[in-house]
Amino acid sequence: MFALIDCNNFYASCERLFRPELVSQAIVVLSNNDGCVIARSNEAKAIGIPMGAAAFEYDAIFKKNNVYVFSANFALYGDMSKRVMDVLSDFSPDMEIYSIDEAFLKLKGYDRYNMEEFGKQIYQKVIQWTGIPVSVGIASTKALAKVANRIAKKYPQQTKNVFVMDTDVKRIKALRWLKVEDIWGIGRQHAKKLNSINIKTAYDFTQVDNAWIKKNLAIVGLRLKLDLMGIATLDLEQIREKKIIATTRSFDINYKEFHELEERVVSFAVYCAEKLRKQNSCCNSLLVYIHSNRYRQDLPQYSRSITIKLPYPTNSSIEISKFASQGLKYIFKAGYQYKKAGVIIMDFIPKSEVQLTFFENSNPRHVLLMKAMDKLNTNFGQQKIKLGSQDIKRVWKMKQEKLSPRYTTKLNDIITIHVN
DNA sequence: TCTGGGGTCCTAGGACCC
DNA sequence: TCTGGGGTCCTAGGACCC
Repeated sequence: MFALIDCNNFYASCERLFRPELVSQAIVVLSNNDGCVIARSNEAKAIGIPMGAAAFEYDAIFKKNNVYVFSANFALYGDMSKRVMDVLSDFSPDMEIYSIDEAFLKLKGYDRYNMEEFGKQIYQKVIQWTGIPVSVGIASTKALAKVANRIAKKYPQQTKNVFVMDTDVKRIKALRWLKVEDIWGIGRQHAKKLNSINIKTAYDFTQVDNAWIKKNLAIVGLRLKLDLMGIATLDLEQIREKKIIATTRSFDINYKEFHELEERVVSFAVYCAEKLRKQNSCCNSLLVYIHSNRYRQDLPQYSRSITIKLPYPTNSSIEISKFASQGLKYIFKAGYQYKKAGVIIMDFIPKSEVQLTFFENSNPRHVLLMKAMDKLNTNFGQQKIKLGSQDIKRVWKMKQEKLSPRYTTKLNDIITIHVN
């Protein structure tokens, strides 16, 4: 059996933790730059605020309904996530952290356990130790555990936040209930295709001909079908090193000048390089892209990317940002207003396996320099030491008008309790 | 005025090899 | 008139996830 534990409205629940007066209030959390809604409490969902809603378009609705609005506080969410995962790891030696708010547990050798009870223990311990409410779905495959979890979340009263799908009768009933577009792994395009051949429910999907699925949804779709039939084809994924590392941002204003964009791109490259050094790798290529504001159809649009093969593998901020800047020079076109840019690094090899090339190699002195930079930035705050081509005077800031304190990760932000 | 960010996997098709 | 066959590797683009 597999269990899927998913935190309920995770970011909204985190914001509530140290603000108990917000329990049962409508809460939304906004994306970077306070752009759009990325999390909603149940009360906010009930008002009809959709996922991804543009914040400025919903301002009036927020006000009218007394919705509490928060800027994304990833320091808080990341730390709370770690705590939840710590608790979950007690329940099985085989765990996959699937996302910031979800984990699969593999329950091998748990035959004698009462799964219903086991699920309730998980719920109980997580809420008691972290304050975060979760839903637990237990079934014979990962895809079915996802379905079970959805039922637990949808019917918290009846299920008491735990749903165990342990018979075929329950499986079929659940699949008949689940709309095809709500299946894990079926997105908008696939749902459209399936609807076009009159497939409406997850159960219908399990009846579709294998060849059709393979042709239209590829091998991934076929695995999914089998998993939903109770034939386990998806196993826990091991933690691996990342295959790409990206830093991309939308800007609060439109940039017109090359040097403005260059500063951003260099900084993005520096962030990427930092993350790369943390996983002890070097990269062999990078991609730079720029984009005008796609929502402003009244303005001329331009977007372009370039992939650069590096002459040698490196994880030096100086070198990576130099190549990123060269790439930008190549794709930049004057006369447009740029709203977004990004740097993505890829083709990693472990630092220890870097082969020297005949003609040009990463500057060996950078290794020590980067080590010193990383150490200083770790001890004295991120971005204390920057490259000269980065923004030195002005700390580039994104819009975060409703940021909550970093209750659990910053000493000054710890709550004060008054005891009478 | 204002619309997120960071990932994974798969496939088709082109370039190349002998 | 007429032009092979069997591969591998790489990349761009599309689909999905949270």
